Amino acid sequence: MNSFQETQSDLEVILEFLEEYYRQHTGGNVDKMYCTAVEPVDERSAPVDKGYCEQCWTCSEPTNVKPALQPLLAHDAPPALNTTTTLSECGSLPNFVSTRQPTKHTAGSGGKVRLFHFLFEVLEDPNMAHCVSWVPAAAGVFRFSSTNKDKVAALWGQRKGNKRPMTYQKMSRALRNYARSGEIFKVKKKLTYQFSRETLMLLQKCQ
DNA sequence: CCCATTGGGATTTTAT
DNA sequence: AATAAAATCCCAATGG
Repeated sequence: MNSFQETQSDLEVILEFLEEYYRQHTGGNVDKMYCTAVEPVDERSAPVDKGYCEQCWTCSEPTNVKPALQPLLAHDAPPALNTTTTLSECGSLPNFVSTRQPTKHTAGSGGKVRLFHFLFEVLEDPNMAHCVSWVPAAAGVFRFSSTNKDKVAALWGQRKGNKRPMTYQKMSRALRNYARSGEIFKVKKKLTYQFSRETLMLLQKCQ
């Protein structure tokens, strides 16, 4: 019933192995290996439903259709926390505006923010490290804190202006939805997920 | 068995 | 007003 899932499991196992290996032997930054290793994972979504989501990004350039194939991920430091710029800003960047009109704000703060934008924001915030944080030596992989995961969720619900409080369970459902469109994948490890390369690059571009 | 996590169908909200 | 996409709600399944 799960032919591709098994494939993914295998990949995950390999990934975990590599993670351990490099952690022990180098303890350094070897993320590029990961990117290569992880690449085949998007087999599940790459064949068909790729490409339509490209321009849905608020901050992506319209003409820039296929920047991929870049051997190195434009990202070498997973625990990047030196950012001072707010992600929500990218919605109103002057140069990136294309067919889309990001100038629409529902509320005074932020306005239209997607869940993974928000997550990235939180991940970049050192003060939130006790809730979610990047897992070292793995590109785009992040893990929720078992005890504080609901705080992130609550914050998300608050940001959206939800009436009822958001919970981790519900938020994680949204995260699972992202797997369908290939924005974020679940990693076979407790409370950990991974941004796809494309998503990561896009997010970093607008931070 | 209990509890925390994960999966997914159904429904609602939001944006175009 | 209609449609599609994104997010939310809820409950079942899984695993430690």
